Amino acid sequence: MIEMYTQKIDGILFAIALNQQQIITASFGENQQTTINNVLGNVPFDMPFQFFHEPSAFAKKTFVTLNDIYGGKDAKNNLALATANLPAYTKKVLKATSAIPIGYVTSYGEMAKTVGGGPRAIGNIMAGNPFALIVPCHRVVKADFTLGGYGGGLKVKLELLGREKRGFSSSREIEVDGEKLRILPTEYVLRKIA
DNA sequence: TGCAAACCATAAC
DNA sequence: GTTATGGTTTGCA
Repeated sequence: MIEMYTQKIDGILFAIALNQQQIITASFGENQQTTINNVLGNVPFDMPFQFFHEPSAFAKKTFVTLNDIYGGKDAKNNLALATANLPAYTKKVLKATSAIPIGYVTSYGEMAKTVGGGPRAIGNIMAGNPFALIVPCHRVVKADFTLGGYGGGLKVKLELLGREKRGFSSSREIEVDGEKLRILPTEYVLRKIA
């Protein structure tokens, strides 16, 4: 049985689907319509599910983390994600995305260089990210530091990045699965937009 | 700047 | 199997 929960915090609605141990999908938005739809769309078609009003402990913890990330806090989350039935390449991309620390961004192209494949394939996977906020797909932008797209709307993507700036001034490299990924200060994006 | 072509894993037929 | 689809990138005028 899949458990679904919603919670409204500061005017924004978070929705999640959980099994006992893992997060199946998470979404957020300003209205029920899109938020709930997103969650439903990512729940396996043949699985029974039920909405719950009172959040379980796991659900509470998840909501707190979501709200922290949304608020630009460096929420160290070790939430268990249900990635098992996702395609291998998708898993790889989501994992690399999760490795981007707060205060930095990278581009679709850089990600492609790191995990293989092409920039557009990366974009496709970001667009379908089942774990909104938890996998920080908002930290992936275009090579010229314009925003690219965002499921939750470009305005939100920009707001998130605005809260995440940490004053870093130069690019650096991190390692994911033994491959190098080039990351750049969030400021580069903010400056470009301004 | 702006446009066209190359790019590449997925999902949908 | 094949085709269509992008949250892209690059090159060239």
